[in-house]
Amino acid sequence: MEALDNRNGQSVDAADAKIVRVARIDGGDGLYDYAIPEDMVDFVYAGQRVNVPFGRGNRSQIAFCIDFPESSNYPRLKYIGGIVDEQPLVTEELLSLARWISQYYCYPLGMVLSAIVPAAVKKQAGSVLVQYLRPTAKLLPWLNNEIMELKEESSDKKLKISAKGQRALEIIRELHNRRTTADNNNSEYLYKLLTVCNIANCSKPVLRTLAKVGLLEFISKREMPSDELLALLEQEEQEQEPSPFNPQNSEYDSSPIFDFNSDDELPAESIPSFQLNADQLKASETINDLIAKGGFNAVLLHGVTGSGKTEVYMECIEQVVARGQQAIVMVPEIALTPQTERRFIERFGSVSVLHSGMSQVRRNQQWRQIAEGRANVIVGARSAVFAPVPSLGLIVVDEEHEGSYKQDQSPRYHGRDVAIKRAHNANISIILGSATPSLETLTNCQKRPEFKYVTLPRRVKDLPLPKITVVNLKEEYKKGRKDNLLSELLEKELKSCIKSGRQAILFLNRRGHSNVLFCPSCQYVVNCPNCDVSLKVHRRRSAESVTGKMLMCHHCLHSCKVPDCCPVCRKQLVMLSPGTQQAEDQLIAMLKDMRIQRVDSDSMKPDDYRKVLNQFGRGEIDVLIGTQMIAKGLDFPNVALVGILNADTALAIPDYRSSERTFQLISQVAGRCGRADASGRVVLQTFMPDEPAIEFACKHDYNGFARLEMQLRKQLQMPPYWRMARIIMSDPLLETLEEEAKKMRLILDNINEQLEGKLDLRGPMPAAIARLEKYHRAEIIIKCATPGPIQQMLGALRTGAIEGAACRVVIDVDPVNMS
DNA sequence: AGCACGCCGACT
DNA sequence: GTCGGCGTGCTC
Repeated sequence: MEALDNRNGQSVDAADAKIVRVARIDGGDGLYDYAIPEDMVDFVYAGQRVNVPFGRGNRSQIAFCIDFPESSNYPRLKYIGGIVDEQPLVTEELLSLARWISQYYCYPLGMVLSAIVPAAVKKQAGSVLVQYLRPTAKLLPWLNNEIMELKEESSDKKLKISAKGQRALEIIRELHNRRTTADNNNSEYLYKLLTVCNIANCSKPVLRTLAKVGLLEFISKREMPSDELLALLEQEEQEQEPSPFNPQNSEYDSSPIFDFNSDDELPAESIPSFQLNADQLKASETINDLIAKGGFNAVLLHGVTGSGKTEVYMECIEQVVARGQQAIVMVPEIALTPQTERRFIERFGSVSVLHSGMSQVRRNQQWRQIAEGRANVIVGARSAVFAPVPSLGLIVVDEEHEGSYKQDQSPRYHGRDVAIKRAHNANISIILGSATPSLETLTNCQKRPEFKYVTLPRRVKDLPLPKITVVNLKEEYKKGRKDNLLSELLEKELKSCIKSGRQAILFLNRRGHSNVLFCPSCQYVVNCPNCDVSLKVHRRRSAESVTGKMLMCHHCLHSCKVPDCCPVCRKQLVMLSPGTQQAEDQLIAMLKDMRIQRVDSDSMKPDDYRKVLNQFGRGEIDVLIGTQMIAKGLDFPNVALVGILNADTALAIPDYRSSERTFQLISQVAGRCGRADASGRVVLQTFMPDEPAIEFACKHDYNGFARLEMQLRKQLQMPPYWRMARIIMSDPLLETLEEEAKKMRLILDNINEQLEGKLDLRGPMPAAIARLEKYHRAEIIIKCATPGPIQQMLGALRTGAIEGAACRVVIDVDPVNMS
C-alpha cells in the first residue's frame, strides 16, 4: 500500500498533531519530529521506515520511526509523506540496541538502523505483487444476498454483465459467504485475483470489466510467497516438471528456492555424540544453573582447542530451546564450516544458518522466519547478533577473541560487545567461548561480578595437546635453505606423515605469490599508486601474460603487470616474503605424488571452500595449504601434522595487539591436529624463537602469556587497562587533511580542558597506512583510564565537529585493527 | 545534498 | 536602486 504524498510539505501545529520522531537513514545525527496524518495513525509503528519531506525543497527522504512523543520542541511540523514498510523492520528490542550502538560507536541512529537490517529485507527480495479484488459498496449487498439483482447507477435498469463476468461474480459471492470468523474480523474483504480467475476459469480482462462498472476494485499487495508455495516451487525445480499455474497468469515468476537448511553433500562420518565427559558436564551444569537462575550473566568458557566447547554450548541451548526461546550462536565468518552447520542442524532441527553466500531471497525469507520464531537456533557471523528473534534466551559467541567480530566499516561495532549489550538488555545469559580469551574478556572476569569464568582444561578423551617443535629459520638460512619455505624438519615430517596415510595442514598467513617486489640495488619497493602499501605479486590463474604474474594491491585491488626491471635503476627486481601461491608451487615440485590443495580467498569462492573441506574430510586431499581460512573450526581426526611456515608475520605489524594475535593464531592452528589420537605434531618455523608470544604458545601456556601481556599493557597504558578511540581523518589533498586534523586536535583539546584533562590525546599523525585509495590518512588517538570521558568527548564531537570538518572523519571506538 | 538567506560589488 | 556572485547554515 503505497500512500501517495499529497500534502507534501504542508505543516500543522504540533499541539494538534500526533507526532512521530524519526531518524533519517542518510547522514545527520539529529532526530526530527513529524506529524502523522489522521488516516495513517494506526499504521505507523516504531522500527518502520517512512518517507518524510525534508528541507526547504521538501525532497523525499527515508527515515526510521523511533518513538511517538507527546509534544515537540518545534511549533509547526510537516506531515510524513508515506509509509515505506508495511511491517516494522526492527523490534523495540533491536531499536534500543541500535540506540546504544549509535551512542557508543558515535554514528547516526538512522544509519545504524539501516545497517542492521539486511538489504534483502529492506527491498523485500523475492516478494511478489499479489493482486486482490475488493468488492465495492455497490456489490456488497448482492454478495450478502440482500439484493438479487445489480442495478445501474442512475436508472433502475438491470446492469449488463457478460456470462463470464456473471460466473466470476458468483464465485466471489461463494468465497464471500464462506469467510471464516477470522476473515470477518478483518475489516476489508479481499479476494485473490488469481484464485477467482482459476475457479471461474476466466481471464483478468473479464474482471477488469467488472471493475470498470464499479463493482470491484483492484488492489496490489507486496507479499512473500507462502512457505507451502516456496516448497512447491523447490520440489518442481527438482522434478523438472511444468508449473501447475498457467505461466501467463503466474504472478510468481521469480521462483525463489526455499531451502531452510542448505546442506551440500556432507561427509557421513563423525556423527557428534551427545555424551559429555566429566569436564563438559561440570561446565554445562554450572552455566545451565546460571541460565536457570535468570538475569544477565556473561560466562567465559575457556576451553583448550579440542576440549569440546560446542557440546557445552549445545547443552545450554537445549535448555533455552526447551523453554520455547531462541538462541543466537555467533561464529567467526571463516569458522562457519559445513561441519559446524551440520552439528547444530542435527541436534536442533529448526536451525537458521546465515552465511554470506546466501541469495537475497533466502536471506529475506530467513529473516522473516526468524522474526516469526520459527528457528530455534540462529547460527551466523557478526551480523547474526541482530537476528530479530521474538524471544531471545541465550547468546553464544564462539571464538570470542576473534578480531573479525569488529566491523571495519561504520558503524564500527564489535559483534561480541554488542552481543553482551543485547544479552544485558534482555536480561539473559551470554557464553563467550575461546581457547585463547581476549584480554578484555579476561579483565571483565576479574573485575565485573556478572562475568563468570568456566574452564575446560583438557581435550576430550584426555588427549594431549600436540607437541610443538620450533625451527629457527635463521639456522635454516645458514644451512643454505634460504629459498625453501619448508625447513628440513618440516619436509621430513610432512613426507612421513603422508606416507603413513595421515593428513597435514600447512599454514601461511600471506596470500599471493609474494608480498614485496624489491630492488636489492637501490632499495626500491614497488608500491601501489593509490595506497601507501607494497604491491603483492600474484600468479595468474590463466598464464596469458609473458611472466604469468601480476601485481595487485590488497586494499584497493589495483593491478598491473610486473615490471621487467627496477623502474629507478633498471636492475633486476627480487620477490620477497613468499605467500601461499609460492608455497603451493614449491610443494607440488617437492611432493609430486601428493594431493595438495591451496585454500585462500584468491583460490576459493565460499562454495569451493565447502567442497574442498568435504573432500579433505573424505581423505581425497593429503595436504591443505592456506591462510587464516584454515586456522579455525576445522575438526578432521586424520590430521597428524600442522606446519606453521612463518609464525612471525603478525609480529611485524606495528600494533599493540600483534603479540596477542600471534599467540592466538599459533594456538588455533596448532589445535587443528591430534584431535582423534595422541599422534599430533606441530612444526613451527620462526625467525624469532625467543619472542614470548611464540615461547608461551609452544608451551600451551595461556595463563603465562596473559599474565605477561597484561603487565605490558598496564605499563603502556593500553587496553584492556585503558580505553581507546581513534579519529581517522582522510582527504585526497594532504594539505587539507593536515589543516583539518590540526583543527580537530584543537577542538579535542578544548573538550579535554572541560573534562579536566582526563584524556590522553596523541596526534594527528599519519595512519599506519598513510594513504588508502588515493586518500591521505591521519589519525588522532584518544585514551583514558575509564570509558566515561571518552564517551563524553565523542558526544561533544558529534554535535557539529564531525560533519563540520572539510574532510572525511571516521570514529573508531575500541579499535581492533590499527591500520 | 540542496536551497534560502545575506552581504557585497557592478551595472542600468 | 537592483541584480546576481557565492559563502554559510539549516533542514522537524
